[in-house]
Amino acid sequence: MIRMTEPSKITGVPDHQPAAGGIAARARASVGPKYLTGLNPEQREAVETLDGPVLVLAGAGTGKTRVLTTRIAHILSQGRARPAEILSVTFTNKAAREMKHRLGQMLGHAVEGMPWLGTFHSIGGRILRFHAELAQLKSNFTVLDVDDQVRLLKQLLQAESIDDKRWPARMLAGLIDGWKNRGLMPSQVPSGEAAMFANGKGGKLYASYQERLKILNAADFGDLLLENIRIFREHPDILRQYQQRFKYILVDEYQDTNVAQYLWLRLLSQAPSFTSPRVRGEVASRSDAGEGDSPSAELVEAAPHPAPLPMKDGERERTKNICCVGDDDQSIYGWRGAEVDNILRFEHDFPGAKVIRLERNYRSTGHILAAASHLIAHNEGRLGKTLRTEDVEGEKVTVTGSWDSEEEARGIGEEIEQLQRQGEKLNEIAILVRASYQMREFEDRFVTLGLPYRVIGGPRFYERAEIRDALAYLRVINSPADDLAFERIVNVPKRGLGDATIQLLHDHARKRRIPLFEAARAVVETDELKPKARGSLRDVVAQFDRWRAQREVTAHTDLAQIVLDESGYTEMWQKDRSADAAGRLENLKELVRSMEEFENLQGFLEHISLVMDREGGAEDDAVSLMTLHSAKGLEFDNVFLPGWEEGLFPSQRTLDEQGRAGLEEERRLGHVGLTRARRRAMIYFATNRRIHGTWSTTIPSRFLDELPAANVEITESKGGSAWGGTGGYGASRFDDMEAFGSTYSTPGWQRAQANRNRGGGRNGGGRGGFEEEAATFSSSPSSGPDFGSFSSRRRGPMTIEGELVAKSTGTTSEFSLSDRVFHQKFGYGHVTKIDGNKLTIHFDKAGEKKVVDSFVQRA
DNA sequence: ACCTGCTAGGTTTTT
DNA sequence: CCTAGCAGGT
Repeated sequence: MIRMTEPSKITGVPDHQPAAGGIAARARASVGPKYLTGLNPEQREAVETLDGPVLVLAGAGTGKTRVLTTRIAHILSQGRARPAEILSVTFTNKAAREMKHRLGQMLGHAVEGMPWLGTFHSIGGRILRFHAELAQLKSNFTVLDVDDQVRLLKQLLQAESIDDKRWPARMLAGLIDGWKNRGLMPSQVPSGEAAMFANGKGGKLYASYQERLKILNAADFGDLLLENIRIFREHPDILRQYQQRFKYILVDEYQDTNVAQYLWLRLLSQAPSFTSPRVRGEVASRSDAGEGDSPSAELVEAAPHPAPLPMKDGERERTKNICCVGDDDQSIYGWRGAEVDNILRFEHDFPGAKVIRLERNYRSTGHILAAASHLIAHNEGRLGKTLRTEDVEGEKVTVTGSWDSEEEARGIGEEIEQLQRQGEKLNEIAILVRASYQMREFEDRFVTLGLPYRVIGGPRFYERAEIRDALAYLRVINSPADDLAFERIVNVPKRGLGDATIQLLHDHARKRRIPLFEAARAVVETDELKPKARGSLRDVVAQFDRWRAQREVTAHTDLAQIVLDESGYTEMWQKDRSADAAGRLENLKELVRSMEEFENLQGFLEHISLVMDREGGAEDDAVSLMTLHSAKGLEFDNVFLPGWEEGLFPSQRTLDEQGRAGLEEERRLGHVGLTRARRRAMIYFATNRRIHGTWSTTIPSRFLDELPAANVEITESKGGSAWGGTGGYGASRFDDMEAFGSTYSTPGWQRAQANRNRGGGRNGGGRGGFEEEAATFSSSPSSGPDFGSFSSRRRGPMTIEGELVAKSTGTTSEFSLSDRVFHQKFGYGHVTKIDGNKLTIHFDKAGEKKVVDSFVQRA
């Protein structure tokens, strides 16, 4: 269990001054403690500026993690704070682990004493457990994941007899999550929004959901922070306690923080003498100054105002030492509540802040960096950084057009094999896609090629059904009031306890206001159930009672094994003949094994939902396949970026929903993608892509137009000179592109360029060429022209997608069955099937192919 | 309790 | 087009 009082047993707290520490020594020259050596001047400044608020704008590959960890080392070795007095927050467990690891290398065992290094949620959860009673919880509360959340909401919707077809529980879960991300308690939700769901019942449902959570002794992810905020506000003494404790605050990925996280940080980072009233003042001024629709505005309006704490005379204002590290150009989570604004307004929010830019990139070659920088320069609303490298220019970024997505996958597959032949490690190759459905084509291709690959992302370990079932058993043992867990496993494995039984239990539980488990205990004493169900349920209750008794005398790992075996859960999967049963059993073993790291069941359960993440078998050499989002923070020698087409990337939906802000976020996504590459970045676009089953002709992404010509090379899908092609599809593919009429071939580019300069009437002309560097910098420092054409597009009746669809599928094909046709690549053939503009043609030589009608002519 | 057929919807994801 | 989730039947 975690103690409230901070342990002073921390080993290796360096209260000695390092050899060359001290201001004088630092001022003298670049001599210093050895952990400072090797830092560049900006990094060093970021490490050594300990007093006051600091914002470190750390571009991609500029040594952000190093700065954070070195800064902690510096604070410790300067004797400024003890490990337990440093609050260091990250977003992901992975990042937290990485920091712990690097700190461990730097400091040795001292890291064990960094109890406040973790994710926002794990730290928030930790604080909440200390003060659980103030949130009407017990300290062993359960953290619900999305699945539990949705099931709970479903029950609420049913109780309110709301049609969960029209108003899905998932949607409500999303709304509530959004409100919590913005720091809004049920009473603070703007009435307009609260009314949005289920004809005005949204707000009420949120409130009753919160009530239910308390009864279940449960909190969802959002509560871990929101309840902290509430406790801090309502109990200034508690807040002060934490403010005093945390001498230094470090925040990673600040650009990803949402409003709740911002408020949380803001509260904690105030000097102890200024407690919540001051914070609210700051927040209020922030929204006053800003736009009325600033998310924090309502919050201030609706926030309950406890009596301000009078400031004691003589208490001097202490500078708060908060250091936020982030990169506005890598903010890609706006859609889930991240407020880029937080980082953009840092200097305003933390007056007197020192802003340090890390612009020396140690990752990518010159061409890659130039391409990425030039692309991101099209964004307005950025703090502005210019990444530079001392690395070689390297290879240019390549842009390759393919006929369709299948060919794109084939081309990339061949390219990868080529790289492999050159001795590249597959582990150093990644394919970064915009949407996960793009992955499938690559998987198919790699399976046929026998190319090892791994998919990063996807369902987490603890989200797997078998893991959640196993956890549910343990949860019921740990917390008999955990109805959600009980309901989940009461009939898993099958025990003949169907809907009727569950309904009866629910009725009982509600009537007597007791948990389901207790209701079950009571019900088996009556004859309300059929003998079979009754006996079955009695066994379940008896089993849990036995397990709970055993808990006192059995190691938690053994107990888990016993539970899984005695419940018949293991057996259930052993008897299952489906293909993944073996894997599930393996996962269960892994779960039990992972419990060893924790002291007891309680400790395990506290952490499981927060810190358990899947670890891939990174040991094998394999190509990595993932979304651009999950690639953030990773790097590879070779990066493939397929699918750079309008509609897909930038995503049409984002554009429709978020407009200009959405476009900018998409562009940042592109920037993130490019900057993942150390030595080779290879962009692809396909001319045809199947969207929802129908083939559409696509146009290259506008982001391609925004790449600097000098750093980009247009290649063919295969056999470009750089890699000494082996022939094959390359040449003919290029022919297809020519047939299309305007492609990335140089003539096409020139044509499009000419069009565009003339005022570019038709949308098709948007398929331009690369910008010339000079032109961009002089004429449009912040992408004026691009937005001009973009907005005029949006003003018009047609979206990009819409127009294209209309153009290509709107009219029925002018071809009829068995027409004789000619195709540039495949030669002569006849039409065997017509599907809108998509023809299936049996070619004399090439066999059956699917082709878009505009690519063939009557023969 | 399981299976089958239908319909709706179809970015990104951590905790 | 494809698939996940649900209602309804057996």
